[in-house]
Amino acid sequence: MSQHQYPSHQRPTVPERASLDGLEGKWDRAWSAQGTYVFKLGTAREDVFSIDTPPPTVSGSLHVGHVFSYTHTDIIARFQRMCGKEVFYPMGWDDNGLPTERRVQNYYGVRCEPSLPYDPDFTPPLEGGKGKNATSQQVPVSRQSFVELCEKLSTEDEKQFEAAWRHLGLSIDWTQTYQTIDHHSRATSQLAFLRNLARGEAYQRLAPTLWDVTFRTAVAQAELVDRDQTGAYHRIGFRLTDGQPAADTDTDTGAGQRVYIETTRPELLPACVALVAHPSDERYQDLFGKHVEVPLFGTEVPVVPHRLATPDKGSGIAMVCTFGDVTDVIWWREMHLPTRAILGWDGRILPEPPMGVDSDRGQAAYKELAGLTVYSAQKRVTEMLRESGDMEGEPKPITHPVKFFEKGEKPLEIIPTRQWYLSNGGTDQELRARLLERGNELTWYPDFMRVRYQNWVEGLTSDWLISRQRFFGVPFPVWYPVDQFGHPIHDRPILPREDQLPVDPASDTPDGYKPEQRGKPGGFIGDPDVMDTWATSSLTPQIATHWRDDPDLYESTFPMDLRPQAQDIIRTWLFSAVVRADLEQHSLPFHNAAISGFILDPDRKKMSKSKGNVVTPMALLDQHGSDAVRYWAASARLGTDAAFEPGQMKVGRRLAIKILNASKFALSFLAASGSGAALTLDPADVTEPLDSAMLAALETVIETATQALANYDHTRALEATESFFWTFCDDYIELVKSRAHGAAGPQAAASAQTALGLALSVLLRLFAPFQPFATEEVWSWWHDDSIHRQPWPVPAELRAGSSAPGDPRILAVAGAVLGALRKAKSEAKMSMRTEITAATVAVPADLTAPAVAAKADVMAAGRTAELTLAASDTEAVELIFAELTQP
RNA sequence: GGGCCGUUGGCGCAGGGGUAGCGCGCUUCCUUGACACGGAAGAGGUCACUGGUUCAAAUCCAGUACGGCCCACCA
Repeated sequence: MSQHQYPSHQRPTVPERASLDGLEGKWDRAWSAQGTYVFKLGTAREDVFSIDTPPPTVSGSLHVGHVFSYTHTDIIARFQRMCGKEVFYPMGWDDNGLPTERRVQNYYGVRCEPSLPYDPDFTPPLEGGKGKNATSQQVPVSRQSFVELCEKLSTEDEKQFEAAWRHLGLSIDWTQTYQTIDHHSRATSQLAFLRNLARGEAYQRLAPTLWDVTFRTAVAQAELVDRDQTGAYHRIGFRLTDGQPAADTDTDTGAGQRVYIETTRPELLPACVALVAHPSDERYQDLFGKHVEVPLFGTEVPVVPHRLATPDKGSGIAMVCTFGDVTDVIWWREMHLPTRAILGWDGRILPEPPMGVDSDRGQAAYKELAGLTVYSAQKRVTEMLRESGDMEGEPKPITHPVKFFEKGEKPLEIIPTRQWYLSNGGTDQELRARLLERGNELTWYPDFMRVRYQNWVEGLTSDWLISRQRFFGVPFPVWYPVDQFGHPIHDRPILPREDQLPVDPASDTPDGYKPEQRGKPGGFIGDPDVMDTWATSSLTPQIATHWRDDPDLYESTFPMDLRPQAQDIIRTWLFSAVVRADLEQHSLPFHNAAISGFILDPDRKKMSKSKGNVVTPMALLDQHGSDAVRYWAASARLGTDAAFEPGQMKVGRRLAIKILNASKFALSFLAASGSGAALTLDPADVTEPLDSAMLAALETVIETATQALANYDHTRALEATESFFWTFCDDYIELVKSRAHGAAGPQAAASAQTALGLALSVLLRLFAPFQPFATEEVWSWWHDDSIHRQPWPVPAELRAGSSAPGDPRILAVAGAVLGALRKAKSEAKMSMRTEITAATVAVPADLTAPAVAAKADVMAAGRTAELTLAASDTEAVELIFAELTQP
C-alpha cells in the first residue's frame, strides 16, 4: 500500500429520485457480469487475503444466524479487497454426514447399501418426498448412486443458498465452490487420511467405544452432550464369598456378609466385573482383595481399591461393569479386569450370557433379559431383585447427567468395537502441548474465545474416533486381505495409490485382485466404515485451496488468513482443522479466527427451529432491504450474542436511504458546475475554514475506521463512520447549502463543492463494506467501475500537499451555534424557515475564534440577520437571546 | 464442581478513574426546493449489590446475586 491510489471521478449524473428498490438484483447481476469478486489466480501470497468460509449444511435451512455471521465475514472481505488485497473468498457446501443422509433418504425414498454394485441407470422411486418414509419402503442403492443423488439434491439446495447470499451481497467468488462430498473433497479427505496412516497418526483399535444405539454408530468425544435424565438408585447387596465368617450383620438371611452398592443401572449386573472403593475408605479396608457374588447371576468378582472411587457418592462402593460409563472403562483398563459385554449394536441385551455367568441360576436369570432393550431389562432385573430379596428398599429417583450423541435421542452405550482413531493430543502429551501452542499462535477475535479452545484440548481423554458405522460419507480408502477362513486381516490393510483417489472400497477393487475375489477366502474385503463428517470438514482449508491438485493456488492461499465461525463449533471444526494442518502442514490452517455469537430472539433465547421463532432470511431481506439487514448484523460485535431486532434494520434502512439522498444533493452541485466529463477534486480548492474543519474531522474518522477494521472490529468502524455521517448531513450540509449555491461568490462555492465531493468520495468508500448496494448505486452516478474495487480511503487524499489540517472544532462549534438558533425556533414552535432578526449566543471563550470562522455559514443556515457571539466562561454553547420574525 | 462472558434510561447497545453517551421508542413542533422511508428541539439513568484501593470509582480490586454459554467420571 506504499503507492496508494486515489479514485478518479467523473462529472455526476444524478437521478431525479433515488430508491433502494431493486438494487440487490441490479448490482448482483452487474458484479457477476463484471467478475468483481473473482479471485485473480497467480497473485502472490502476500497480496492475498484468503477466507475459509464455513460450508453451511445445505440440507438444513437457511436462518438468520447465517445472515448475521456471514455478513461479518463479508465486511472484512470487502475491506481487505479495498485495501488492495486479492481476496480468495470461496464457498463450500456441507452435504456430508447424517443430516444429508436422512434428507436424501426421505426425498428420493432410497437408502444407501454399500454392498450393492453401482447401477448407472438407476432412477429413484420418489422425487421430492417429504417427511419420513419407512425404512422398509426405501429402495436400497449403491453408495455411488446415493452420493450422486446427494449431489443432485444438494445442487437444488445450493441454488437457494446462493440466491440468498447474492441477495445479501456477500462478495463471494462464485467460481470457487466445493461440496464436502464431491470428488475433490473425497479425494482430499482420503489423501490426508493415507498420509496420517503412513505417519502412524491414524490407527485402528478394538476398544470400548461410545455408541449410539439409534444410529448404530460410534461417536467421538466432540459430539457428546450431557443431558439431565431421570433415573433411580437401586441399593443392591453383594454377598461375600470367601475368607469371611458368616456375617452377623445380615441376620435376615443368615448368609455371608453383604456389601451394598447403589446403581442406576441394575440391568448391567451380568456385566459386573468388580466392586471398587477408594483406597483410603475405612469402611471397605477389610474387603479389598476379597470376592463377592453378583446377585441373580452368580458371577464372582473382586473388590478392588481405586482412586477414582468417590467415598461420598452412593454407598461409596461402586460396581464396575463392561461398560456402564467411561469411568468403568478406566477401571477396566487400569486394573486389567475381564470383559463381560452384554449389549449389542442395537442396544439390546445380547442373546448369550458373557463368560462368568456360568451357574444354572445365573444363566436362567440372563435368559430373562436376552433380547430386551436396556429399558425393559432394567425393569425386569428390578423385579427379579425384589423377588430374590437382593435389593434393599425401593429405587430412589434421582436426576443425573447422562451422555448423549448430540443428534441422538437415547443415552450412549459403551460397546467394544474396532474403530479408526486419529491422534489429536488426547493420548499423546507432546502433541497436546503442540496443539495448545497452536491455539496461542492463532489470533482470536475476540481473544477470550481462545480459552474455550484451551479448555477443550486440556480436557481431551482419548484420540479422535473418526470411523462411523454409516453408509453415506467418505469411505476409508482401505481394503483387507481375507484369510482362508473368510476373516479380514485387519493389521495388513491394502491401500490405494494416491493417484487413484477417491476410491470406494465397497465397489472398487484393489490392485492385484479381481472383483470376484471380494469377500472370498484368499481374496479381499473393503473397510465398511465411513469417516466422521468432521474428518472431511477439518480439511476445508486444504480442500478450498486445492492442496491436493493445484500447487499454485495452494501456494498463494494457504495457510488461510481468516476462519470465521460460530462459537459452538470451536471444539469440532476449529480444533479438528488445527489438528489436521498441524499433522500435515506443520502450521496453522489459518491465522485469524473470527467467532460470531448467536442470534437471540426477543426473549433472550437462542433462536431455533424447534421453538418456531425463526424468520426466513429471504423474507427479512425482502422486507427491509439487504443493506438494512447487514446494518443490523454489523452493529453486533464478534463473539457477542445479538438480539434479533427489526428496529436496528429500520435504522439501517434509514441510513441507506440517507446515503442516497445526501449523495444526490452533494453531487448535484458537481453535476451543475464546470464542463467536461472528468471531475477534478483538488483539496487545494478547499479554502473556507468550515470546509477544512469538516475534512479534518473526516481524516480522524478514516483513521479510526481503518484501524478498527484491520482489527476485525466492524462495529467501531461503522459507529465512527455513521456518527460522522449524520453530523455531515445535519450540520455541515445545512451550513454550506447556500454557499455551495453561490451565495458567497464562486471561490467560496467551489470550496464547499469540492469539500462535499471529497467527503462523499471518502464516506461512500467507508460505508461500502457495510452497505454495498446503496454505496455502489451512488458510486455509479459518477464512476464506471465498482466502488468495491476502489482503494480504501486514506487521510492524505483530503489535504493538499503538506498543508496543515483544518481545525475540527470549527465544525463542532458551528453546529452547536446552529443548534442554539434552531432551539429558539423550536421553542417558539416556529418553522425552521423563520427569520431571526437578531440573536446572541454564548460561546466558551476558547471556541470564539473557531465560531467566528464559520459565522457567515451559521447565519445563512440559521436565517439570522444579526448574530452576536459572546465569549463566555461556561463550557457549552448557549442561546442568550433571539428575536424571531414570522416569514 | 471448574471456566468464560455479561448486568449502564422502557428496549437494544457504546464507553471505561475526574460534570453519564448513542440509537429505537416517547413528548412537542416543522409539509424548508437532498430526503415525510424526512427534519428540529426535548423529557428520561444514584451505570446489579456489598466491601476495598484512591483526593476522586459506573470505570480498578475482592466478594455476592442474577442471566447466558462452555467444560466436568452417568456408581
